[in-house]
Amino acid sequence: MTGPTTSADRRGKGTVVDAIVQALADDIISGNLTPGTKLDAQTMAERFGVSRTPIRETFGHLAAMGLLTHRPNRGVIVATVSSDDLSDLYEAMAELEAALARLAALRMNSDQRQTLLELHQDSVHLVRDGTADEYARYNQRFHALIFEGAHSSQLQQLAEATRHRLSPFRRAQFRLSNRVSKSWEEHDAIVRAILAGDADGVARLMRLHVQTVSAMSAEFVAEHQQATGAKRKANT
Amino acid sequence: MTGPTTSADRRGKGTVVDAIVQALADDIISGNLTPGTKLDAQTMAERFGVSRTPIRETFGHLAAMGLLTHRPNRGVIVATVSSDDLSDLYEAMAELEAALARLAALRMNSDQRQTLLELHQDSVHLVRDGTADEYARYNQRFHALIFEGAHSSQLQQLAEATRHRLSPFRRAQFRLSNRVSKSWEEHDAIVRAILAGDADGVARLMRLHVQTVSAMSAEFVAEHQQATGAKRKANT
DNA sequence: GATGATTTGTACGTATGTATA
DNA sequence: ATATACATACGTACAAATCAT
Repeated sequence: MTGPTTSADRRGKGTVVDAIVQALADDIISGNLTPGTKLDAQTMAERFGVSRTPIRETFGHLAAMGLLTHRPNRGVIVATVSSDDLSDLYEAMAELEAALARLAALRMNSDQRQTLLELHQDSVHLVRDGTADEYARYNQRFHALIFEGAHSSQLQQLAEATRHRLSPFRRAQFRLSNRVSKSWEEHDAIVRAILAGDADGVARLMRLHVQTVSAMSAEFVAEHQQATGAKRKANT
Repeated sequence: MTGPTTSADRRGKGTVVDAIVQALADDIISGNLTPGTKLDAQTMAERFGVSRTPIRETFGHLAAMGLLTHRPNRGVIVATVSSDDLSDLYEAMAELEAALARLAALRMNSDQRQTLLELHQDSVHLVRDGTADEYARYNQRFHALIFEGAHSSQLQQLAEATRHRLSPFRRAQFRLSNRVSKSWEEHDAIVRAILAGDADGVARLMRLHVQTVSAMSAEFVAEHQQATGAKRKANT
């Protein structure tokens, strides 16, 4: 009996592939899977109790997200992000966010300005009393509001994709010394510029803000280099 | 025997999926497949002499590239680019090119500046004597040189991907009235600003340049709507 | 290097869900 | 509202490429 009935309980929910994409993305982003590790479909299939077909599809999605690198006929490996790649990605992020902030200064409606201001002001207590996670959540919303305020969905999509790729590296920066209070001050200047409609000013401020994050990330990665293992030149 | 002989000639190259992705992307970009056309895996499988599995994967890649739209349980269709989407894409293009031009003004080395200047000056005769195709080729190289001069590979990749998506719409704009001479003048100002190292100035000029192209494209598309659009009823 | 083992890539079948007649 | 047709999602089978010996 080739019973394709598949023992997998069909949990009336979303697809198996999506669930595995999430799980593997988490593993990679959390650093649980170090860059360069080879993933083979067979093992993953067993680990998740499915066949190789959905695993292959999963690999495709993750490769499209830049988390895996696909080598024809040779399987996939966890993508290696060199420190050059990293600063390059941050530079793209800085320019994208600067462009979005500029547009936001020109286009945000009054509701959006109000919401941004409230979010930012309400967060002031996090600087002293909040956890790194709480601040990270506020930070996420802050940038998301600006993205939306730009009313430029293509640019927004590019920025979100880039932000997503960087998330593993941005993760822990708020644990650094007094990064939180500096970050909040930078946000403060950005909010003021947006409310004042100062398009060029806010672009400059946002670019600097992201560059600062980039430097913090690089510092953090350098400190934790032995853990990530990407210290060697690797390929390219 | 169900003849798994796989008639497909294995052209010692990469994977079948990659080849089909290329082929279909070309068909879509060249306008050979009109937006809204439904593609079903079965037919494509027959057309390319493969089974549905690689076709499925191909659809996934093309959807990720924005060339196909995936409607849950209703198959995929060639992505329809509404005129809103179009101006959105152009806006993203404008911001990306502006950012790259800004960086190019700051970072181009003297060889690159020299090459850009020569290309641009040598092209002056195309304004009066060249064909639209010749000018388009020069135009392509002009922008490519600026991309390279920015030394920012991630941003460059994003810009190239966006440029690629827009290519079907940018295609014929140089046939419009005196678009060529206006375009050349805009390029001229851009070259001067880059050579002068005027980062903010060139960003502004480039943004305006792409916005102009956007307006031309919209005009052209509006004029030719009957040709690209409803000529074939297709299946909807 | 050749050869067998491992693993990727592709073919194809079928159960289940979703839309449409 | 029911039936039919179709798309999706996943399984298994086998061919071809890579790798380890």
